[in-house]
Amino acid sequence: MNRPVRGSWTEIRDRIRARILSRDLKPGDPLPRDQDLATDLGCSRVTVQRAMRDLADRGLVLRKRRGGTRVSEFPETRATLSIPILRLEVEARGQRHGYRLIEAARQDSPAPVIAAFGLERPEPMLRIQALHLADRVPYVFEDRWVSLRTVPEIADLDLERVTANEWLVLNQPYSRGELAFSAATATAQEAGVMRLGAGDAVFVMQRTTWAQRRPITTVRAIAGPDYRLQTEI
Amino acid sequence: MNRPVRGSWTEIRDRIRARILSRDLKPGDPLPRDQDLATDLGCSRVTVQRAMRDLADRGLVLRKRRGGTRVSEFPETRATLSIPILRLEVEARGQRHGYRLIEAARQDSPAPVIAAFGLERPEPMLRIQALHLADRVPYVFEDRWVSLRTVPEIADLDLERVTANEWLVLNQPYSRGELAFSAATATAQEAGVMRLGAGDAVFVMQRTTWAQRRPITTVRAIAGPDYRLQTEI
DNA sequence: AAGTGGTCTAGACCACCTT
DNA sequence: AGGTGGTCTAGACCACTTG
Repeated sequence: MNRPVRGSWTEIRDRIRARILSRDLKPGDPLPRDQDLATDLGCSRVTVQRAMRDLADRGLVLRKRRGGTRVSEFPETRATLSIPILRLEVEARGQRHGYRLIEAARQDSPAPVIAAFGLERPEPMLRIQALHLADRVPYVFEDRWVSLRTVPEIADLDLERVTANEWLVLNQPYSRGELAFSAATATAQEAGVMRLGAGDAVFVMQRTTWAQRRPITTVRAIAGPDYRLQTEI
Repeated sequence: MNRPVRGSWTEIRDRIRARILSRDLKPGDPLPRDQDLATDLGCSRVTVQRAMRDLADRGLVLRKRRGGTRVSEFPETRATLSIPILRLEVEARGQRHGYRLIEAARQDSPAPVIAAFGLERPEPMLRIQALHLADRVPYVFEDRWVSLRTVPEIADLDLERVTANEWLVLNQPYSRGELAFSAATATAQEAGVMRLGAGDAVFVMQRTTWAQRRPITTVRAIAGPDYRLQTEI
């Protein structure tokens, strides 16, 4: 058990959080100035500041320069999702990761891809369809488009041996990305590849990344109805 | 444009990040000690520490007490999801939020609820089924169980006027919660309430919260195939 | 205009982990 | 055992925002 040391910023944070959770301090209530808290709690102001920043990061309090600190009116839930590389995710569960390239072909970006990237006209891209397996069972099917302008090296890659995702993560850092989750009905191809029934629901993870303004890749990854994206809050 | 001030921790962070993203520093590479970086960059060690903590929080570098700082081998994507109260989410889009209570009834927790909470035996609970609307269109259907042992006050609430979620958020803080997203096929009831076709895919958000060890609420919220949970990365 | 949070510095000590 | 990151203190100045 890590007992917080007296005067440590985690101890200060936990004390203040306890007062909020116990409703000793109610939503909207102002908190004392950092300096006063520091004096009362017998620590330096920087330590209070450190504790407060943590609480503010979690959305529990609202801080404004002149307005002071207040308990959030509507504490919104913030969850941090860690999205590991699929291979590592599968291996972490003690299963064997498999990867099967289904298709890789040059093709100009169609309308949905143009829209996802916010492009003005079609660009030459590499379309990669691949299946990830966990212990030989279909796990995630990905339909990916990679810009050949931004990442020409992808064309020379042996995509049977290296997954596009891992190569991109290590070799083409992105400056900005969008991530969206939704549900959909499996298309005929998706159902076939994933060995699902026609019309089964699939979990959709759509991810698009850019290097500055230039498109890198957009991928629609499909997991079956058993898939759960989980986190603690 | 907020130009980082010379010597500020954000400037230090951005410089180091740039070296990582440009692959001047490659995955696995060690970084200089904080003290050396501070001397080189002309700032104090605390400032380097502040920048490094930010990079470590984002998973870009790995820090170990004796082992120093290294660029992450597999920079995993971390996304922060903000899950606001549904009413605020709808209103933020300029739509009118509606709420319709479908059913509220006392009932001992059935097996799936016992499992979700990790209970040993059934507990008396209040089951609440309700529909959220955005501009009169079904938006999210929630099927909620609230523990009457932990939150007896919920029984006296006028659930036609106050949504269970908002009341709980403000009046029953949780100490721990689990959040999971998945896809499923709409049940007959869900399809009926949400005005979906039978067999349509729905986006499932399952959330369970505890106060210390005591169960508060578990809710299965259903959104239609148009719903997208989005975030920037 | 003034008060509050945000940050920086320098020095010190602590805690943890690797060698 | 020793070196690295983690944190604390005190004082100072800055930047934002509200009255």
